Amino acid sequence: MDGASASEVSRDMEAAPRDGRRTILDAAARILRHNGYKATTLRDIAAAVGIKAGSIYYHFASKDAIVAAVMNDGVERVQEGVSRALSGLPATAGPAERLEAAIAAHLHALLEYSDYTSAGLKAFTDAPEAVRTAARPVRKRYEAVWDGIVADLVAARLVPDDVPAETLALAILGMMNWSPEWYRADRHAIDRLARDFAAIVLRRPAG
Amino acid sequence: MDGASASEVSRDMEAAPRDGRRTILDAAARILRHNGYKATTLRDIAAAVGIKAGSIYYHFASKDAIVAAVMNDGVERVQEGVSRALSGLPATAGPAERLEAAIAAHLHALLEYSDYTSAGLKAFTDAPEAVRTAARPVRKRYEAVWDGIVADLVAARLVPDDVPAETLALAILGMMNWSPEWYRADRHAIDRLARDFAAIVLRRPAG
DNA sequence: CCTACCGATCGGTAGG
DNA sequence: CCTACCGATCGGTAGG
Repeated sequence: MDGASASEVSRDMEAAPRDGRRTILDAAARILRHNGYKATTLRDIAAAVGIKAGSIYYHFASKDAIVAAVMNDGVERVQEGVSRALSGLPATAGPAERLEAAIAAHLHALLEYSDYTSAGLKAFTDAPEAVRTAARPVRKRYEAVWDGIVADLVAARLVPDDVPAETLALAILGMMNWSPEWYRADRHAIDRLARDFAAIVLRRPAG
Repeated sequence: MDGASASEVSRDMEAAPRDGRRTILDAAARILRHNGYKATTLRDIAAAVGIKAGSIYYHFASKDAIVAAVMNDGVERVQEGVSRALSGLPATAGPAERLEAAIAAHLHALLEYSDYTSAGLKAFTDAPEAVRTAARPVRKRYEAVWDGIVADLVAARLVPDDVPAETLALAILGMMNWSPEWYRADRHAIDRLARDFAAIVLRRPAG
């Protein structure tokens, strides 16, 4: 009732008064991306942030809570990137252009922008079932974006009509999500890869 | 000089005089496939085989030696499966049929036959650099098989000619190697998937 | 192939 | 957010 305490004030005046949670998640994403679920320790994360391991629990309830948060943020970042790319397209853009733009956005998020995105991919398989379960709804929502893109392609007859739409979507996601295994920034241009992946899938309309 | 010892004889007469190394590798492959590198412990492997953890070192020098052996066996099994499928094709088979047969063989090895193959994929990313380095030559040799398949497709103009052969090969490997993430034996038919993946990549000749 | 064990490390907690 | 610590577990080794 007598105003802010000294510690609250000094916290406000720190050079980088960033959210402690976000700082921890940033470090966790970076380490998870490179080491995977099991090899990422709370001590690694704490050291990267400049605090002690036990202090992590001041911000998060468990390691798995951190991993789940990173994974969900990761998927949401790709999804935002893809949505932004799609809505930035001119109204005249057809399904083929939308496909290429979506692939480019996904690859940029996965290979460049976001530790969160690649951490999510890498840690997902190792993570305990509880973490995977927590992450599944967000993933499903993102996959629905691709189902929509592919459905438009099918309707416009821009893809082989004897391949089920579901298989098509999974094939596209496979090409993209496998790319961290071989992508080298000094040897590949992401926009070129996006164009190539789109070209592999697309057919010119038979009209 | 005085003949086989009792223990040698009794070993010969055991019900399953299998190579101890192979038994351990089989168990390791199965556990690695499900748990990945870090979460697979020597104690798990030993328990699955019915021996004690320390006894593993009677057969292998280290955990990493086991993992490296599983990974290399895995790649070699896919490669053998693909080679067998290709050489089983009639001489009249063209590059398109060879592609579909190779995809089918790869998917069968990855999704059905071999714990080794999927263990190799799953453990490769987590494994320490030393293990990855040891596994790389075998992988390169297998990728060369795909480079050959794709080169034949390019020469026969059965694939989009504005996509580099290297990208095409990586896209195909991506579709296939991502499939363990979504494949469900009760919902997908492997040969159908192989046909669909081939159809995505193939163009009818413009002749 | 076993017993017995080491040193290191981990996620997490108590009590400030 | 820290110190100090726990119980569990891990890869690996000594010496049979």
